[in-house]
Amino acid sequence: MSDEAGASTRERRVNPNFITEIIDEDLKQDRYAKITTRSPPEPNGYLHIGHAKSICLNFGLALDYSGECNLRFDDTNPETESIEYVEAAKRDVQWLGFQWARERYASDYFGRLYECAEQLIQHGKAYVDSLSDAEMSAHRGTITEPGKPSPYRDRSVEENLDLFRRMRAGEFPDGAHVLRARIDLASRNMKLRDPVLYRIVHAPHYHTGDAWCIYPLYDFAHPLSDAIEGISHSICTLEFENNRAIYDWLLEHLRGTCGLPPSPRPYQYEFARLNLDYTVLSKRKLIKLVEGSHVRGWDDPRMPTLSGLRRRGVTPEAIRQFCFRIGVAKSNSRVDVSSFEATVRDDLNVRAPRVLAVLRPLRIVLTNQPEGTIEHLEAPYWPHDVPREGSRTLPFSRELYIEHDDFMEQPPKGFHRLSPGGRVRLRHAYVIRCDEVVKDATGDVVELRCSYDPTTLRAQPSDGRVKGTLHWVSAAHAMPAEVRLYNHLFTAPDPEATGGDFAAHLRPDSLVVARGYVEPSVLADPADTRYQFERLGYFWQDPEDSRPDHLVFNRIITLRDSWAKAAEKAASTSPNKTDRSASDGTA
RNA sequence: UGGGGGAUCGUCUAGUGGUAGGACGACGGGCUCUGGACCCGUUAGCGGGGGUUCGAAUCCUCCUCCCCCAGCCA
Repeated sequence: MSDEAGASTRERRVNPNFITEIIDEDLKQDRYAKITTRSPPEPNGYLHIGHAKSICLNFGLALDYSGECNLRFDDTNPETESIEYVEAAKRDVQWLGFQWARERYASDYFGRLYECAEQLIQHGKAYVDSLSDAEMSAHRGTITEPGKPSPYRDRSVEENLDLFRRMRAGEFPDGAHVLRARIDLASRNMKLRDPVLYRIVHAPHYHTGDAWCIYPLYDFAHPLSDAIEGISHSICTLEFENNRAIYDWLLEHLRGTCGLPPSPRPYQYEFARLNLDYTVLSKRKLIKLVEGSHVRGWDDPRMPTLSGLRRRGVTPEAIRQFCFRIGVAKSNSRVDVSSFEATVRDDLNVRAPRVLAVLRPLRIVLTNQPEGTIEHLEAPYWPHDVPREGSRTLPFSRELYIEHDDFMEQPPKGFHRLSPGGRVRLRHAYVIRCDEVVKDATGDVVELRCSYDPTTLRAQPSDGRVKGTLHWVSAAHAMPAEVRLYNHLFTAPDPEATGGDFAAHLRPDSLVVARGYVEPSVLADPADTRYQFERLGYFWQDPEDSRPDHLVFNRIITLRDSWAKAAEKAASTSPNKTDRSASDGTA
């Protein structure tokens, strides 16, 4: 296998895409000695699965090309940012499995950035404007009309310098003046109509304290920080495409000055951010979910945040694999949630031992099992197709619980489970027959009286095969557990599309709490073990709330359920067949 | 209306003048002490019209549709 200067063709972290093509070419042309990227974004919210796409890209590229990725926070807005978000982001990046070369903050460079600003003023490339917010907006023009120059646009270098220094010294209130680049008020690119570089904000910064009362804007800080750090490929999302013109303008005017290397200079590239079905991925909306108490916090397992997914039980490997699968391109896209779920299942299938748990218990009594007898049945943790070893024993006794849904008095065609007079296999145990249905005063089924066939352990009954296999637990031995069943947070695939309040699409039953039972063997396992509860899905103990004397399990993801799907389809198609033909006729 | 981007199976994504491929989904079948997993098969796409070429998703041209831009947010 030839391997040239580019990434190894084996075990890439990042699927080849338009950015890797650029890197391949840059390396081939010797434009950079090594590639250097940076991540993540502004510390004004928790990182989510969309950020994971960017993190996997930036860190993955560094790994694939033997380069480096810096952890850099563009912390230029002290009013919305906080150390809490910084710490959460660091935790999340590490959890995802990445190591940064350097930890950096735009605020590390405030001194240098200020120097750059003065440099621009000296060269007549920036000026202090004293228009109000509204006036400046009015002067900016529209997409079809050019902007008008501010009356302050032609202040002398001396006056600009004086004003700017006094801005820094704290002589003016918020909003009194700003520093703007002098570029082109008639530019077809609105971003180039003399963008604001610095504003006055009398607010302490979590990192620099009270040292500054003027703060650079992202457009100013971002390219210069990249240059200072020697970033080669500065990757961001599509909405910054127009901002690239400022990025280039600043670097072309400042490279080689104020300690910025003359070359090589960084370049910005933009890719499409991730959109995922049945959730929202914007910090503003995620904050609304938290502040509106629609969820229990940033780490609520229904949240698409990395802390939420972590608490839910999704592994970092699954998230990385998902980011690898979806790829990187420039067209706006929306990924099927089924794609994410399939990745999570693939990951868990080979790492989760199988155990038995019952979510909605229905008591069954084995009438031919003497009271007080307990059998210990050997049960492997892994199915035949997962090549791993290990087993535990299951206590088997006269009184058991099975899943309420696994019994029907009048079963539909194709129902392989239990019904009156019917037989079924108990997983890792015996075949039983339902002899009698016990109901309460309201007619609800409360107990089944069954008999078991002692000849059927690891064997089919002599008089024919039994099709269904049910999960079960021993009533006297099972551990009670609170089981939290999560569903999509929203009922609409794109909650933001319909306009109006996205919260109107919140799914009322996105969390359902069940009181069930888990086989006792789980108490001997590490608390962070991820299980498959057979026939139900993948689960693990909630890392915050679960205790040995009060087990709390989170459902990470259901199993695929082709029976439920078929049943749902049968229910929705057959009854309105007549309605449908009738309406066809009248239409 | 100006500028900047983008359009390939239902969804995401390869393809860079030479048989449109993969993943997810859907559908059908096999296997199974999980209606899981796995295996096999099927379905299904180049936004539209012209042109260049032996040959076009790819090059040219006209058009259509979608996204972004008028924060002292990022």
